[in-house]
Amino acid sequence: MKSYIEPLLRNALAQISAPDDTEIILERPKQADHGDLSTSVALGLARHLKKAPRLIAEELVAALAVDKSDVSGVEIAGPGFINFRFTPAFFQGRLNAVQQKAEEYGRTNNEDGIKTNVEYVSANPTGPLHPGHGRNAALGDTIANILNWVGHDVTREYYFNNAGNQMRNLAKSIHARYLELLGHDVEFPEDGYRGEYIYEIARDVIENEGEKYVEVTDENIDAMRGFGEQWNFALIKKTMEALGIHHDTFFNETTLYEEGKIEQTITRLAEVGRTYNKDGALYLKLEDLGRDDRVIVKSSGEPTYRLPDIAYHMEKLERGFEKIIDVLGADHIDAVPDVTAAVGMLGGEASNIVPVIHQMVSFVEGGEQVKFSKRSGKAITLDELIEDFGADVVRFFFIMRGANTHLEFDLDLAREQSDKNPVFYLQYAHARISGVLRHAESEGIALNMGASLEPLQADEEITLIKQILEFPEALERAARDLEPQIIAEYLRELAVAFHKFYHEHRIVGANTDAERDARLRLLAASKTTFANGLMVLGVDVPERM
RNA sequence: GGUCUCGUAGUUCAGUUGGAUAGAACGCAGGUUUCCUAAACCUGAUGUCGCAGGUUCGAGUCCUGCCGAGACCGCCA
Repeated sequence: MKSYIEPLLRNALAQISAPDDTEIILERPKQADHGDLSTSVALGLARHLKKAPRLIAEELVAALAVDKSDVSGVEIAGPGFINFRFTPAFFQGRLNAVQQKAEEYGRTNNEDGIKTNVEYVSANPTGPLHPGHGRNAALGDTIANILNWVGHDVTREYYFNNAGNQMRNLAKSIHARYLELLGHDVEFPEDGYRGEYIYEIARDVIENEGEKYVEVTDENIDAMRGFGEQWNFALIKKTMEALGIHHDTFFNETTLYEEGKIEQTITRLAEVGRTYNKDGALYLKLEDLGRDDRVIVKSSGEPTYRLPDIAYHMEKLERGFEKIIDVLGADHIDAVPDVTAAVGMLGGEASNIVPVIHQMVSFVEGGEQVKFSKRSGKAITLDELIEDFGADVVRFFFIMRGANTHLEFDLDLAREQSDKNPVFYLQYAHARISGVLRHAESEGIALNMGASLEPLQADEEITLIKQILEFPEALERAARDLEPQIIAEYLRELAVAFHKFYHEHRIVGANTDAERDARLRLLAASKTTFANGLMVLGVDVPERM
């Protein structure tokens, strides 16, 4: 609809000598009796043209070259809105195009070929993924899907560090449990990982390697680090697999050291005069940007996490990515400006780095908040969440709210009322359609793609078609805002439109064959749209429920 | 003390780069099926859009201040 009206409007604007860069905002009015599409351009131009908005609207409408067979009405309303109404024939024609595209329907190529890197999950292999990682995983993967659908060439990346303090801690913890299981008297590290899984890793080591690591030496502890990394990564990948998540690249922070990128970053930052030494540590100068200077190399000689972060982002730019998306929890919010600032200092295009910050998830059970902590030991893992609710529910719950709001995940609600779950509502619509199509087939009625769509005239039918036609726009909006929730909301509206149509109209038992065949085609187009939308969200597309 | 995010119905949340009479789900009260999937549909009640100013033809949306909730602010990541 928008793509149809916009050029016409642009043309009309030129005729009444409005500025070329006039912004055209077209939107679907909230009120149905305001038409199918509405624009407020006349209101916006009022000041510039020094004319009453209604007068401008009248001139615009007069200059508008609309085809009567497509547009049934153009009205000026209120303070100067222009409302458009389309004919059923227009919608029917558009529906034809949907069906030709089939499983490609919704894909656009406005941003074709943009090389984009989406980094998400990126948990260090210190333990199983916890539920909080779930939001990051679901958001990142869905954003990657959305960008792919609008034409980006997407690489899904997982960044990890298997050499830092956290991993040293893990190694010590495993070693302590290892000794404990072998009957030695040991003191558990104070800030060690107390989860049950540490015992499992230690048991594995005993089973496979025996007692050869009992001595407390750096080598033995280091060996534990390796076992832990392997064990944890196997588990993490299994969890992501369960959510349907696959990364293209696992990027180990260590390679930045091995390839000299860390040294290079230090050197180059020094060259542009952005570092200084103080108390034996190397600082990054940020004060002129209104931020505190930060240590990037400790007096011990070890870099802080900010340095590899900077090097890593430079490295991504060097790999040729035009857009770099980091999906991060709100706890990382403070580091982002430092990293982008440093990238800018090094001549990188900082504006190509787009952080998607999501707020934390709180879990509620029995009306009480449940706190998850890897160290407390009493932690529910993401795996358990998936087992309890299924991957579809977990994925959907994590993306059905805006990324930037605090998400409350009610465990009781998700568990007890799973049949009222919003994701089932969408899946049910698809399953219902599949059921009807199966029924039609069993009655010997084939879907006739050549059938005329003209019988589709009822309100419920037109509303459903309109909703189907908005899918590409929903994807574009979701891509622009990097907000999966827009797709979830879109599909919910599509489901409402479908269920209302279904409730009001018989398909197989329609009054005439022409009506029946047209509705079957509408059904097929609905099915395509649901299937494609659910695929974008990464949830199952069930043929029956 | 500083930075960031959020505050919309009883609850959880939408609200499309500022637009017309602020929506949905859950919950609550009632109704719809001899008929293609009732995991559905329909009807009803519910609002100081945190508070106060400002910007303008117009503000839930933008700006400022205040209040409240959360995250961060380390030579941890």
